[in-house]
Amino acid sequence: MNVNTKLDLQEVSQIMKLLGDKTRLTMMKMLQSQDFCVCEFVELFNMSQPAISQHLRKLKDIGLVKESRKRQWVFYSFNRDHDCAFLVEDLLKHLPDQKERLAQLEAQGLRISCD
Amino acid sequence: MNVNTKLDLQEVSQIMKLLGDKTRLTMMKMLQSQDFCVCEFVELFNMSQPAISQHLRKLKDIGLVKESRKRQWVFYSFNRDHDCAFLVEDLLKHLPDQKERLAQLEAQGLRISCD
DNA sequence: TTAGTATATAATGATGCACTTATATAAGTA
DNA sequence: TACTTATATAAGTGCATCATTATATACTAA
Repeated sequence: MNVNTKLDLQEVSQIMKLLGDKTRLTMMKMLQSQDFCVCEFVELFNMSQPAISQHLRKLKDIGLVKESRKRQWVFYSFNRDHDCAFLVEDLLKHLPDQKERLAQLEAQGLRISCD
Repeated sequence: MNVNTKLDLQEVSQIMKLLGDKTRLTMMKMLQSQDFCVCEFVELFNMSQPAISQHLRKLKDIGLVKESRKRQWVFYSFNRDHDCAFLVEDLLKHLPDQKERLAQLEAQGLRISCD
């Protein structure tokens, strides 16, 4: 056994359920490397803005992401303080990075930067 | 980045969806340390036999478990040949072992051994 | 203030999922 | 053979989930 602190099975299964959706799993993979605002996700996923907001809401409700408003945008970030953050990060490491998606955003001039 | 071979995101999300159910997640945790037959699971989870069979069917369909008939029983085992086996195993390591469940089975004299 | 942009919430509909009960199949035993 | 035990499959039901459209809220800029 190489892990000492054990997580709650119920909580882990809830997180797995959230990551069982392709859109949310992709979002988390992207958020692992940088923050994104809602409108960027709306451009990247072929889906309505409310659908995106609802996915982010679920991730936020369970604590996997944090939100912060910057000017007119709401940015979401990976919450590394979550109990299960390391578990989720390990899992995401096995997934292909989503560089093409980011490149696509930039190509369309839709990347939002807020400095 | 500490992982070289990347898994298919679609496939991983399907597996996460399956593990998003508490019963199946517990089953996988238990199967990580030893094989179980259907009737043992039926005793341990407060659930009908068809419900248990259906959960095991889903795990089998996606390839996470294998089945083998031994005399009148069907035993299920963790399939370590699956693409995502190492990912799933890593994940399960974070969960509390289910020793009490096994102890409960043995206390009731319901543990099946097939040698 | 008014208009425009970004996001969230509400209501709704279609589909999926996890159980149930009833029944079928398969193996073991008398 | 008939009976029992173990498991799988089928059909049905209630509830959850994921999308949609419509609308509300929040912020920015003119």
